[in-house]
Amino acid sequence: MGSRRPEIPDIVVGRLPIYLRALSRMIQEDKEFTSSHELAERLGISSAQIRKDLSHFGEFGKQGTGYNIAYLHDQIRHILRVDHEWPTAVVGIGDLGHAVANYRGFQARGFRVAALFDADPEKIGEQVAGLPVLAISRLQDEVQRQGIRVAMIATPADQAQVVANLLVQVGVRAILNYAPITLTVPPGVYVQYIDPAAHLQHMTFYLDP
Amino acid sequence: MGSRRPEIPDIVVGRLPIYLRALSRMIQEDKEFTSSHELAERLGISSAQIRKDLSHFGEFGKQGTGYNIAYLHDQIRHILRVDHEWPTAVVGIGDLGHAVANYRGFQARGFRVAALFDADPEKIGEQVAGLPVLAISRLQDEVQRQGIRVAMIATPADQAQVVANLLVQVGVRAILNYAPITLTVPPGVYVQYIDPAAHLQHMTFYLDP
DNA sequence: TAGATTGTTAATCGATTAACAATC
DNA sequence: TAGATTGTTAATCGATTAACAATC
Repeated sequence: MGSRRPEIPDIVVGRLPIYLRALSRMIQEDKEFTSSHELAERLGISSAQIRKDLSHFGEFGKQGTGYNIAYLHDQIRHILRVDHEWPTAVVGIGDLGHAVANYRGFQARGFRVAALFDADPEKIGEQVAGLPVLAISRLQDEVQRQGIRVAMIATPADQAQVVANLLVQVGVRAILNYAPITLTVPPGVYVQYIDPAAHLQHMTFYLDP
Repeated sequence: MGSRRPEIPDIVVGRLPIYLRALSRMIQEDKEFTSSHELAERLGISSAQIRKDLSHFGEFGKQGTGYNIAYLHDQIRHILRVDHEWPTAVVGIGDLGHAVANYRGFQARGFRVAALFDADPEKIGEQVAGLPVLAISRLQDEVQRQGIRVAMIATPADQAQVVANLLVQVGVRAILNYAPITLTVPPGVYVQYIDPAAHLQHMTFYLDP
């Protein structure tokens, strides 16, 4: 992945949101300090890996006492660019798109659902999560008006690629794809996948039939 | 991960569902044969990796012609144990649980939502996706009655661990966790995570602020 | 046969871990 | 000070890739 900051392994970047999640939880628990060992135990990984990962970005701890949770939390939020809110578009407002638009988990973690689009004329104008569903023809206007650079695709699989092309064309650079298909995008555009059935299949491999 | 079939790297197992997904798509497209090169191009990985991954499980191709799509599809379905249907439980029937229960993507890939549970007395008896929401007190009965070994957790984060404990106790061995918290489970129990906000944060790292 | 593609080996590359000096 | 924990180095481990003989 990635051409910016090429010196940081992508796999390390992928763990930062997990660290952030654990730190948020510790803040909720009113804890003030933690250590790589405590984090490691909670996350089921090694303390050495946590220290090594963080060392790519700076020195955030103190020998003997560990990490100030609020401080490390702030630093990682900044590193991940989620110390300000990203307006995001959702394309495809079927059952899944509804759920994505209404999902409570985005707000506290740096994202706001800011525009909804669907190809079905029947759905245009419907209110979902407090927003009107717009026609795809409004995509360019609205994405540019709001400066949207992050989008989620919740269309059927056979429309996901054309939607992705459209999004890229109007300036979107990060796509979270809920459709069960691998997307092709130009360099400088990032794609991540949500595929619950794939995760389930990964686990059934280990179960007795 | 995993104690059964320890000789297969878990990262390889994790790619099989992706291969399966691509093969399903090719079947829909009425293609009959494919090659490691074609698959690689579609999936954005190397053809050597695909051949190496498959070689852990057997020989599925023919020199010169590649892979019979339907055959390879069947073989991987068998390897992943999704050549029969797994009844699954969903715990936590809020907005997210509703969406999970109604998700269309499970059926064709080896899973059937077979039981719904919630702790809120208000929700008990409500029909969701054609199933009644049951009280947590019914969990043991119902999971055992149906032989459920796969479950999805869609509760708030602070209840996910106790729900996981309960599920493990009644025989569940694979848990797909939608709550943004890392779960601790005994050996022989498998957990995968769905965290859309984490994926978005992974990508915003690469975007200009 | 000639061309294509597999399965596999060996080399390369990269990630994880263990260990420890530094230091709070 | 004594104990604890960091950040970092070097060693280990494992995954990916390149190359090719085998063969359809």
